Amino acid sequence: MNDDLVFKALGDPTRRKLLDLLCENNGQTLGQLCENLAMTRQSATQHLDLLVAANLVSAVKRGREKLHYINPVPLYDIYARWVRKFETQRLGLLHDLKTILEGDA
Amino acid sequence: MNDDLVFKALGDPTRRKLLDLLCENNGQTLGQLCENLAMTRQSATQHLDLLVAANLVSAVKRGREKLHYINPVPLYDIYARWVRKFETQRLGLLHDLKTILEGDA
DNA sequence: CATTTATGCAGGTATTTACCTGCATGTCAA
DNA sequence: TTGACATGCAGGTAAATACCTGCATAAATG
Repeated sequence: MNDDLVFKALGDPTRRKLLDLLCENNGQTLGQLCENLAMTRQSATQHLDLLVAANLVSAVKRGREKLHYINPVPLYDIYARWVRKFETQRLGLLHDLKTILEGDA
Repeated sequence: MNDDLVFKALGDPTRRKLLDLLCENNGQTLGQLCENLAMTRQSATQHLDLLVAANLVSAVKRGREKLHYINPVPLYDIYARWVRKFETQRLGLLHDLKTILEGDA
């Protein structure tokens, strides 16, 4: 997994919306996804390409259509390798913050 | 919390490195953080400003120094409101993927 | 007070990004 | 085969981004 591709992909509201749309209804075509976005099909394609590059979405051709499926694994990896790292120190970090903000340091 | 600010902040490797540095040693000054970055102090400041705007870091002035502290809460929120959403559907989504990639659909 | 040190602020530039238009390709169905 | 439909591909532009240099300010130190 490429951390940077995943974070970059998640760093845009349109792409997060695409993931939301696929979460509601997995396996949608490009056309279906575009109906819920205020942009051209070509722009949406570029966003989807980034999601595919980050391995957050897999695309499969079926006839003249292209179906899109979420891959939840990179999201879990982000959590496991990144969020949890801070999570384990959460109480300590929060204590630091509270202390310094109260001017006790 | 502003989802977009947090995701945007995390979408840059320099800013993730800043969080890592603070995770190793919380409460560092701007100067200390810069020693571990291959860029000018001014550039690092801009990155830190984004982290502060996203509420991922809190900065406190102490004399002529400025101390930086991690705030782990937005990261946890990202997990709670976003990663977990897909997590609950993970097995189903993975099944979709496997099925379609095997050409059974 | 003068000097050093830590940071703030005001710009300027090159790259990346997010969008677009226009045209080409491939598939289905009459 | 022909027309309609779904997508691919090749650019072009405006805005955002990530850097930088140069100078200003404020605090500690002699």
